[in-house]
Amino acid sequence: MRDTEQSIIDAAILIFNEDLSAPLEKVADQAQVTRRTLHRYFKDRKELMDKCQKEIRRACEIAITNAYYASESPLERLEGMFYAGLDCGSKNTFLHKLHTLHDHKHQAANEQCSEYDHTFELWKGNLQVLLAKGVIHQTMTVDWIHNFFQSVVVVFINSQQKGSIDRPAARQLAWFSFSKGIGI
Amino acid sequence: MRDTEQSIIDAAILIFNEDLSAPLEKVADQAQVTRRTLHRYFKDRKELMDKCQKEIRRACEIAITNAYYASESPLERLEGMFYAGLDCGSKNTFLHKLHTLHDHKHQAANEQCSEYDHTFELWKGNLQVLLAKGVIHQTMTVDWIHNFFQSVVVVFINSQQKGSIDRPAARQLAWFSFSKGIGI
DNA sequence: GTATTGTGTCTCAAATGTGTGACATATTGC
DNA sequence: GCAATATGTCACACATTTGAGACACAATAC
Repeated sequence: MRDTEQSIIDAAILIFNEDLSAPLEKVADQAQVTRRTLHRYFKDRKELMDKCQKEIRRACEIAITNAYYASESPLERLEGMFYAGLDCGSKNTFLHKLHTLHDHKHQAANEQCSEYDHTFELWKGNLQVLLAKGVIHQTMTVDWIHNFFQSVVVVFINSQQKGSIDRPAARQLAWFSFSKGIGI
Repeated sequence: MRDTEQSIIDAAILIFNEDLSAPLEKVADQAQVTRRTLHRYFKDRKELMDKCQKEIRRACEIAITNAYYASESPLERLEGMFYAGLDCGSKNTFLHKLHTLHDHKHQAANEQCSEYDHTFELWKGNLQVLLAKGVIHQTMTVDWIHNFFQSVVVVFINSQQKGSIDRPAARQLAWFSFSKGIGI
């Protein structure tokens, strides 16, 4: 009986990712609970949002960290972390989206922002290593690559939602597009 | 005095692209206009939305068509049309987003959908030619490439919003990531 | 079984968003 | 300057969303 909270968070991530101001009823529907129940777990919209961000960061950070330590070669690391990011799916892209809104002022002072930065520290660090080594095309910047990565995740998610390509094939395609797209 | 309507549409595209259910007040603010004025030009939210879609399709279709007829070589066409898409910016990605929402059922019967399909007919047709010729990597599908294209546009827009890379450089980067990413 | 806990239903008040009328003010074309 | 037009301000009714209380019912633990 007790993963209601989690299922609401998952639903919220799915819904908010597409429609930031969607009514909470939509989230409740997606989670197959009443709005009343949703409010029992989350005081208000803001609290739900915050819990979503926490959950996202938790999941992404674990996935990325595991992938990082699974290998010592920067290039293998890149691939592993890339797949980890894919597997985080909309969690990944939603977090990124929140921090790229046109009126969002990204600042290290803000706790949410600094935690966001921390989540992708290993990933960006590894990118820098590869850039320095010349493995990645020299015109690339870490920011560009990071945005590009997030975008490829979106493409992957879309392909899975439509169901036109099966998961392993889509993963391969995604890695192809990403790795070639940054000049590897 | 008379591009208020246009500026409201532009603002709406920007805002709705990030937040589909954003209150109209946000749109008005972005357009530097009162909500009252917004309502003088647009009966209600739906009418504004429809006008946005019309404007988007108009702009994208002109850009894509011009680019198509600017060359006879499929590969040159691809590059020209790619840049045209970049220049349409968020117009492009917003339209695409509306037709990839998880609860959106894409159907040719729907007028909006068929107009959407029409907008990218030349673009997708040209992709097919390149696929058939073997210029594009054979594991790619037209759908994947199209989604991938839209994603790269998002990356481009983000880079411009942050202002970290100047426009020509970003265009070049975008083309690099896109063309290599589909195996050219 | 009974007690406990989680959820649904119904209800309601407050807050927020929407659309419009009336009128004042600003801007434009002549 | 004057007339016409566009926009802003204020006020309002109405709709939707939000958050919570009261209580019933179902599931679970013991």
